[in-house]
Amino acid sequence: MSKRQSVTIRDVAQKAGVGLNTVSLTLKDSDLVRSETKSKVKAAIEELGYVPNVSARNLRRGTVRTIGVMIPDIHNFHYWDIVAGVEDEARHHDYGIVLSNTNLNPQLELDSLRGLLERRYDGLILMATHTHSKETPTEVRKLLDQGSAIVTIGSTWREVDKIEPYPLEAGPLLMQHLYNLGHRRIGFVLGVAHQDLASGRLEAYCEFTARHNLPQRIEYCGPTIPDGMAATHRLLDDPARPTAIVTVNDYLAVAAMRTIALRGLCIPADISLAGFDNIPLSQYLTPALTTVDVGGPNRGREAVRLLLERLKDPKRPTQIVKIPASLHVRESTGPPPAAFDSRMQPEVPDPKNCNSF
Amino acid sequence: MSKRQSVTIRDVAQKAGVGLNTVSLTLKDSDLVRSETKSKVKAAIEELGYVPNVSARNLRRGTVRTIGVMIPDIHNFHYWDIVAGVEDEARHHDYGIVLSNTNLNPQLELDSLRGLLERRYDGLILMATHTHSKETPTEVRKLLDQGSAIVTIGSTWREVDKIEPYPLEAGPLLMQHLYNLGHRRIGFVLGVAHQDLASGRLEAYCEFTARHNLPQRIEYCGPTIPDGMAATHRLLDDPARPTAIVTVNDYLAVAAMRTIALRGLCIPADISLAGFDNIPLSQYLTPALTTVDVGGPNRGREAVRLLLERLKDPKRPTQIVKIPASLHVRESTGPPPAAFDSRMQPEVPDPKNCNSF
DNA sequence: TTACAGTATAGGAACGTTCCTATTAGTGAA
DNA sequence: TTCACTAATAGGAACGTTCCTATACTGTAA
Repeated sequence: MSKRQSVTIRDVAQKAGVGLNTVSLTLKDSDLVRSETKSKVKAAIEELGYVPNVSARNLRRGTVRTIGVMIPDIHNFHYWDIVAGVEDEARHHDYGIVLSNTNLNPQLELDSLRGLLERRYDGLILMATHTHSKETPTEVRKLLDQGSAIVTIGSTWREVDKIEPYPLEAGPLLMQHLYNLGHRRIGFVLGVAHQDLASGRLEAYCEFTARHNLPQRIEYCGPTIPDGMAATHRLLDDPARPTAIVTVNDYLAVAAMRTIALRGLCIPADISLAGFDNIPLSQYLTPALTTVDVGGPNRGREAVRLLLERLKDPKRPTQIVKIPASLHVRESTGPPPAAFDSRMQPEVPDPKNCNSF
Repeated sequence: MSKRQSVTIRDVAQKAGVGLNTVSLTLKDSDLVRSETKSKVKAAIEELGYVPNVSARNLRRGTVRTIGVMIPDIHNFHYWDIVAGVEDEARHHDYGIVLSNTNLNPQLELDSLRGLLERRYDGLILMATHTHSKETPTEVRKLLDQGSAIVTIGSTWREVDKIEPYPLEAGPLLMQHLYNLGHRRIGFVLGVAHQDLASGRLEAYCEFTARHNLPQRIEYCGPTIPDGMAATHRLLDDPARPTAIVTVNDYLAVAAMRTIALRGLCIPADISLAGFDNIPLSQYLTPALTTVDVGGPNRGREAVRLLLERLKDPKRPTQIVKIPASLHVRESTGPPPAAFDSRMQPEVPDPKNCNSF
């Protein structure tokens, strides 16, 4: 394909014997043009194989009909779930999406933000960043003040359009479920790239354990499966081994599940396991995972809606859209081992009874 | 953010007291400009907070430095693996990527192709389409003849740049592995949106079974987990139940694994299971999945390289890059049950012996 | 002094649209 | 016939770059 476009709107106009404007109006099916003229133009378009150049259009319009999506970790299934929602909703509004995987690298995040200034996309949906606090980071603040459209999913920033699970207490719901089953020693695997990232889920855990006077057992780790496995191993090594483990997301629950199996323990007979996100995979694991649904694709869809409204009216007050969260009890949680005694736990349980290899 | 850009290259030129060209040259760090002048310009850029407008640049340059990526199924982990590779390699060459999830919808695929003509992206990487045959579809053919840059991953089309696993016989390798373990009744779950889609893998199965005079047992199904589960159920219902199941990809192996567990069977004691792709998840499943690695992220990376070379030289002959495939034997495959007799198999095995719930 | 390279910079055309401002043709009323 | 008014279309400016060409400047040689 040559650098220069072979057939432009001028060629069409000439061929159809009309002005530029008439072609432009025909393209957007305006009723300022007589339908007779329109079909003449359309015939010319067809015959010449004319296709509008988006760069030119974008430049002139001052808008690119594209949404940037910043993903912190391309390996975590939950983010794809969100992206799927974004993609779907964006398409319905005739917007494209540009993906930006940052791996929580601050430089890549700044590059992403820059895309907004470069008019690479009209708005940006960002999921989580390396900077995490109640205060909106200055770079983002500056953009917002300039009128940029930014929607965040699961941030705690102030004065930003955002998507939030509702109730935030879906976390406590999960804790309550474990508590009702009889669990009193509940470990938490907090595997995120930045410690404050999952603060809501952590807070739910802390708040619940404090209120019910349960021991707190938090293992911090990175966001990868090996990280999660190491953290789980540490939890299982504890003399007062937890009877239930909660992971900060379903992705790491996979790590926990694998680790527990490698140790020859059974879920939920020996230990219960639960996560957050309800990624599509979780129901197909064996055992199927008990988890908290936070509305994956819906978060993406709502983020797009929020963004488009913001683009329409840059002056509107910031909005928070709450997505209902719900507990899905499946096979991975059950009552703690009846006669469990931390001082008497079998060091090497017989794998034959449980895992099949 | 207003429709008009607040500060343009003109403002910078004025502020720095230089011409437009000088600013433009400074931006690309050309050595045609005295370094003294450069720093003057850079100061002006800094002070005014100037950011170049990509649409204008794209229009003028006739190139958008963006690669379109067409994903057939956003839920299949393997494609994300590829996307991760594409994303990474593209970034290194300062290219962005635009994602297009088609769900194998023909209309959406055509839209994707159209993006090429609209100059939305300079080139397109496509993974699989609803049209699948040895012949390149006419729409694609037309684009290629016009000089469009298109790279395919895993297609069988002629005269297209493409990424291919090598040896194609990685499929036979897997079959050989099962055969060596003693399996003689090997079922195949072919869950793809279009029947011809995984023709290579299917052929490997057919060829091997024919050569060794083994019964062929293929279950066709759709590409989703429930589809895969249904297909697996059908295989397991067979009076002459296979002693090993191969799924067309690891994604559906998850479905098979779940189904086998639900039937109370053990992997690999009762039945062996293997897949293709070596998605990152597969090693963390329990049991860890035996699979054929086809170089996930590498396929993406190589596709980008191929695309960039094509863009540099539209006239070069079409290339095929072969990515080495390799068998990864893990826990999900083992010898068939020793005393297995299809007429005597237990209808309802005791789940206690195997799966933990 | 003039001519001549060679370098550094300036200025304007072009990219292909969209949008604004005419202009034309057609109609009806004065 | 003139004027006002509307409907339909034409034409050109503008969007913000990049790239090409022209010019100004410097130093050297005749």
